[in-house]
Amino acid sequence: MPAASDSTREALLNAARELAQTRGYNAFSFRDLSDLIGVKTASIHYHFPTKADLGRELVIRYREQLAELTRQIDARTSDPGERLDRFIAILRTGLKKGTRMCLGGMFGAEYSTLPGPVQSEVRTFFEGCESWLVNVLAAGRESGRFRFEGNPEQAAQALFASLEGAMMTARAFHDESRFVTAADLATRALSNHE
Amino acid sequence: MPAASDSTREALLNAARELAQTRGYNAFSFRDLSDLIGVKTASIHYHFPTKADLGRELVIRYREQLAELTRQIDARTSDPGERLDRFIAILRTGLKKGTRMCLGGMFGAEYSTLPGPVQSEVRTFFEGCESWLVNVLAAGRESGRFRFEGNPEQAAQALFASLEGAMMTARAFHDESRFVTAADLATRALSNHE
DNA sequence: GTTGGATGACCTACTACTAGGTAGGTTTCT
DNA sequence: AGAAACCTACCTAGTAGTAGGTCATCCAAC
Repeated sequence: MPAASDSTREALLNAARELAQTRGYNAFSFRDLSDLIGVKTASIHYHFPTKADLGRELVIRYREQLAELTRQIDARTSDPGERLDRFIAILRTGLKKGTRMCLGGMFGAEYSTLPGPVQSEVRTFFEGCESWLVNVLAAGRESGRFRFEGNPEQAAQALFASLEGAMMTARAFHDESRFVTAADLATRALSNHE
Repeated sequence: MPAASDSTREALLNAARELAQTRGYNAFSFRDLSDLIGVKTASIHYHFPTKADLGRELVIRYREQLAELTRQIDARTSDPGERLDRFIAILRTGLKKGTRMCLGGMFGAEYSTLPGPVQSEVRTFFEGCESWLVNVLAAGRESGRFRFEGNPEQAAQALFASLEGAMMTARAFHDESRFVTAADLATRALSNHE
């Protein structure tokens, strides 16, 4: 019921997510959250016993939000090309005009310094994205929309890595168009031209 | 004369580079270096007044080493396809079997928290890699070896982002083959099939 | 009167960085 | 040649500040 508490928890998660996407896990502190939300650092430990707990929930939420969005894509269209386009549009939105990175890409870079439970959620995030892309790519190849060599698993891994890399460079150069054109070229590279 | 000092400085740079490629700039400390090299943290400041100075030199060195290697590629072969293959092989070697990331990718993710002077070196690193790739791709399209839409600059940016992303995921999954197959697919996507 | 939520005060460990000193070698001056 | 001056490379011992985390306490709502 505690609408106040629930909203505090929610506010903490939202602020932490932004900090994590801009600065990374290692470069934001409970004090940062305290300043941002206006709650003492000791109180943060009430909602999240440890920073690892917070980090873990951050990734889980991020993953589930993206899963929900892909479900909406699946419901809206069955065309593989359009599905991929919409997926890319979602990632682009997350960049916030080149001011943020994907949480997965950020935590992927910080991977070796993350607490174990956070690491495994990060891997699950990647695997989830890739498995959705596997279906899209496999269906697209079947329908003649896509063309690529190797199995769909490898193509999905390569595609997702490309998109993550493009989000990273877009943020570093503060230039969203770097992501847009890279995603565009990746999509065309998969397309069947004949 | 300063054979001892020069080797200490060298040892610090090598250790710092490994730490930076595995843990990142924000996640290694002068104490880590102290423990690794066996010199007190205060003495590290003798060689590098601030951590930013160390970080800056790290990126400059990394960039110059890669520039030297691309020069060797250019001297050895003029075939665009082979040049790209060799470039990819250099990046693969740097992964150390999936235990390290590219320094550029790591610092790219940490970008917003890096000291200004380090940031600008990181950008220069990216621009250097991309401009070398621009030449390779442009020559390859000219010769009929490569085929891609848009200008070579965009293609080079997208390709390099793909490779960086693939290095990131390869490290997270401790699986070098993720990079190898992704690089392979990226190369094939650029190839002219007819 | 118990419980959910927040607090102040505190702790330990660590961060980059600095002040001042020193052993040993080289350079310079006489 | 010998003394004075200087330099390199490192040290001990410290600075102020920050990290995540603990604990007893408080207060309002049911």
